[in-house]
Formats: sequence, C-alpha cells, structure tokens
Amino acid sequence: MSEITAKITPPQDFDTLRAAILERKGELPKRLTQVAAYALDNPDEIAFGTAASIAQSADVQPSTLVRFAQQFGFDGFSGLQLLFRARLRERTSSYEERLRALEQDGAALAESTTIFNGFIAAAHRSVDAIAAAVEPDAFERAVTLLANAATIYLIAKRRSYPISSYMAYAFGKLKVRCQLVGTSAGIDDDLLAMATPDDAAFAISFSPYASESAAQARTLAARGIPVVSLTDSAFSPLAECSREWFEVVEADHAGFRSLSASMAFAMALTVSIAEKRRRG
Amino acid sequence: MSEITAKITPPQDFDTLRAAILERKGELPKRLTQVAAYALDNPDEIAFGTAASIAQSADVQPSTLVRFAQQFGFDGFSGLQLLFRARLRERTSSYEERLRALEQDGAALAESTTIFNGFIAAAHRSVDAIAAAVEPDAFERAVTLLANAATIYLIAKRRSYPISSYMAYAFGKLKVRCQLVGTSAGIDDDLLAMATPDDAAFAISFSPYASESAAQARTLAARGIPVVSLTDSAFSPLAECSREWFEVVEADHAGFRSLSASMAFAMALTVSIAEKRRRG
DNA sequence: GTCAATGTGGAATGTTCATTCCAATTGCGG
DNA sequence: CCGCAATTGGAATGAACATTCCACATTGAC
Repeated sequence: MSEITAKITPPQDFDTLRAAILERKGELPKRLTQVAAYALDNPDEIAFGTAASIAQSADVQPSTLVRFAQQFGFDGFSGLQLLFRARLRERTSSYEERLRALEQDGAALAESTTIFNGFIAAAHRSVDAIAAAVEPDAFERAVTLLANAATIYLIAKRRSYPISSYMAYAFGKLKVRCQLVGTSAGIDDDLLAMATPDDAAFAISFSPYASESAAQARTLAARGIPVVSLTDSAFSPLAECSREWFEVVEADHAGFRSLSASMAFAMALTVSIAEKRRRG
Repeated sequence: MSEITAKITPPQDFDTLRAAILERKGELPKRLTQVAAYALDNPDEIAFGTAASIAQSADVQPSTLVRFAQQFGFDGFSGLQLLFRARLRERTSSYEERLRALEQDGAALAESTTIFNGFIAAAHRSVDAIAAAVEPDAFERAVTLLANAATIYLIAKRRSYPISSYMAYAFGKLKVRCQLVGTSAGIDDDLLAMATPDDAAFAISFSPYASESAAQARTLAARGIPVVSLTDSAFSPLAECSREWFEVVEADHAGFRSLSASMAFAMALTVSIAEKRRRG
C-alpha cells in the first residue's frame, strides 16, 4: 500500500490557500468541488461555523469537509478553518500579512530590523484601529466643546505628556489659548484652580493611569468644567468623568507602544478646534 | 430557595452588551471586572478563542467566564461569544464603508470629520514612507552607536521636542541613561559641555530648523561625540554633521503634520538600543 | 459486462470543550 | 473575633465536536 499523497505542507496564509483552491478546482471530485465553491463564496461561514453546520449549509457530509482539507495538506478540517479565522482577524489590518512576509526572511535580519518592522506594523494597526473607533459625531461634539472654551487645559502625565506638549506647541502657533498641566511638580493644582466653566479640559491617560490626571479631571468636572479625554480603555477613570471620550488602542510591539495613533488623533483635534474658531 | 436573579433577557447585539458591561463594571466582583476589562479590550480574542484559551489569557478560570456571561443573562459563555462573533462579521463591512466615505471626501461630512480622516490618511502615508526610507543596515549602525554610549543626549526643540521627551521617558523605564536637551533656557549648553566622546547624541529637527539644535549637534560632532539624527530633508543642517541620519517625511494635512511616523521610528530606536544593551 | 479504483454517505470513536458542582477562600457585618 | 454570605478555584461531567472507518456507490478501463 504505497502512499501516493506525499505529505504536502499546507498553505500558511489565506491568499495562498485561495490560490491553491482555484488552481485545483477543476481536477477535484464532485463533492469536493462543491465544498471549494462554498468555501470561497462563504468564507465567513467557514470561519465561524462548526464542521456539522457548515456541512449542512454546503449540503455535504462533515467527512467531506475533512477530506477537502486533507487534499490541501491539512491534518483535518480544523487546520484549514484557522486560516479562515486569521483572514477575518486581519482583514482590517492587512499589514500583518506584509509583516509576516518580512519575517519570513527574518532569520537573516538584524534584531533591530525586526523591531523596526514591528513598530511600523504596530503603527499601522493603531491608526487603523482609531480610524474605526472614533465616531464622527462624537468627534464633532468634542471639537465644538473645546472650540468654545476660553482656555483649554491640557492634562497629561508620563507617557501621554509628549502628546499634550505637541498640542500645546500647535495651539501656540494657531493662537489658541491653552495651558499645559502636568509639567513640573506643585503648580498644577494652582493652575487648575483658576479654571472656570467657560474653559474646558482635554485629558490624556493610558494604563497604568496616573492618579493625578484622573483626580484633576474629576475635580474639574465637578466644578462644571467640561472634560474631553483620550484613553485606552473604557475602564479608564477618565471615561466616567468626561463629556466625550475617545478610545485609542495603540498596538504594541514587544510590550512597548508608540504614540503614532494618538498623535494623529491629537493633531486632528487641534487643527479642527482652530478651524472651528476661525470660522466663528 | 427563592431565585433572586430573575431571568433577564440577554443583550441582543454587541453594542447593547458593551453598554451593559460598562454600566455594571463598578458593581462587579474582582474577577468578573477582570473579565469585563479583558473582553472590551480584546474582543477579537473572545470571538475566536475557546473558553480555556481565553481564560488563560485573561488570567481567570474558565468557570469565571461562564459566570460572567450568566451575569448578563446568557445561558453560558457560548451565548455571549456569539455576540462577539457577530460584531466581527459586521465590522468588516462598516469599516469598508468608512473608507469609502473617506474617499468620497466630504460632501455631507462635518469639517472635523474631513480633518480627522485627513490626518489618519497622512499618518498612514508617513508610516509607509519611513518604512521604505530607512535602510536596515544604517538603522543597525545607529543602534550600535547609541547602545555603546555611556549617556545618550537627546537634542530636540519645538516640534520635535515631544518625540525626544517620549524617548527620555522610555529610556528611563528601560534603565538607559540619557539626558534631555532642549527643555528650558540656558542650561542646555552647560549640560552638553559635560559630554565626552564616550557618549553619543540623538538629534531631531524638522524644517524650519531650530538653529540651536543644529549648532549644538555641530559642537558635539566637532568634539568627537557621535551624532545620530532624524530629520526631514537631506538639506537639513543636521545631516552633514551626523554619523548616521534618517529621513522621515511626515505627510501633512492642510499644512499640519502629526508626528506619527517619527514616533514609531523613535520607539523602534529606543527599544532596539535597550535590547542591544541587554544582550551585551 | 466485469473488475478495479476512486469517491461518497453515515455511523462509530475518541477528543476537546463548555458547563456544573463543590470545597476552599475571602470579605463583611455584628 | 466570629459567623455568614459572596466569591473563587479546580476537578468532574456530559455534550458537542472533528475525525476515522467501513460499507456502498459510481466511474472508467478492458
């Protein structure tokens, strides 16, 4: 009983699999062709369903699904299904695929190159994520709120400080009055004591949240000063005391995050506010 | 044994569930709060994983996941998981709609939305540009140079200051000695006078170039201290006095630039340096 | 028309998984 | 400090599942 089907290595990503299916579609037996057509037409079903449910939809037996997967070098149906799931995960950020292509050369790459590519990919994903997460209406409300403020207080400590410092720089250029809170010790609270309900605040804080930022935001909110915030989780203490808040999930590489997406958001907010003021 | 938990009907869609979780996050026990945070921060994991794998990631027991789901009226964990899957199915289409709206450019859109989309697109382009522009070998050389320095001096003024300030923050966490130059008036030159050829400098400057940054970099270079720089043009005064220099062209929107690509580069450099040191 | 080879359906199997249950622990009110 | 209730961890359970296997059907060759 000589094994004809030499052990082929299965496709590693969805596109390769798709190409392989299309290529062999003609030479496949009837039922397997049926599965092939169904798989390419209903990839989402394959990703989420169970073998039994998919088999029913495609009008074949579960065992046929297994045979189909084995035709393409997988151990069983589950291995093939993983590729369909991965596709769904990465559809938003196709950069994962690009990165994996980069990493395939990876053995020969210097570690610094791997790290660099990782941060580039993370930046892309982060920007995609914030583009999807920010609701235009909420953004517009936040802009209006801040544009109407006499002075905008920018609250940020530690990791988020670079963002607010860039906003302060840009506001300066744009002739929008703002006050950076979070620089050096002590004077912060005195500064904030001067804020009135005619003003507004923009607070930024990422996990692990600096307790002063949250406390300051809460204090301002309690005094009737509207707070807009940028944070990385709905569980942030900032979320609950803000009129409007936005979530930015900076993808990380090896546990470190760049601020790429936050920076883009911050500049969009800054310029939008200035523009709204200019127009009256 | 009177049943207290009257049979509540579970949320029917993801947004409702999300709202319910946020609403009750305060009154939930510790482990369930942990699950709540994990679920909202890693929805994709919930959608695809098995109860066991998710439990491990979230650092709880599988049974806790079931209890969590039951808190919100589901029979078990599987019912809750369905909502996370449905969300993923729908997200793809809504994200594509968003991109289409982005390209249609603005008829009915609020101005802030146009600006926001513009900065998102600019961030994408910038990151692509720097990924293409940075040569791995040069990057590796720069990392080596800076990793060997006793103290790393970070020179940046104005627009580039937020980047160096984030690097300084990260270096602090990573236990890499560095000195931020460019904060307040006067003391800069005194600081730099202490630098020796065992040290190194990383300078950042974008057009219009702050004259002090260029002058400081030149002075250091003349004293035999290696300088690495990040700038936006080959004509930058920094380029000529640097051992290694990198070009980042931040795409702009309406004349304003975010620092998205520079931030990604800076973090890649920072982490690479720390990693190289750690490995000896 | 017969035989062999290939393809197919469906039951049987063994594994993985969600769920349940109970004991141990923690936190809280007295 | 004690006792009770709520919460938690982890093993036990039973259901759902992918996979395998075998009998049967179909196809194509001689």
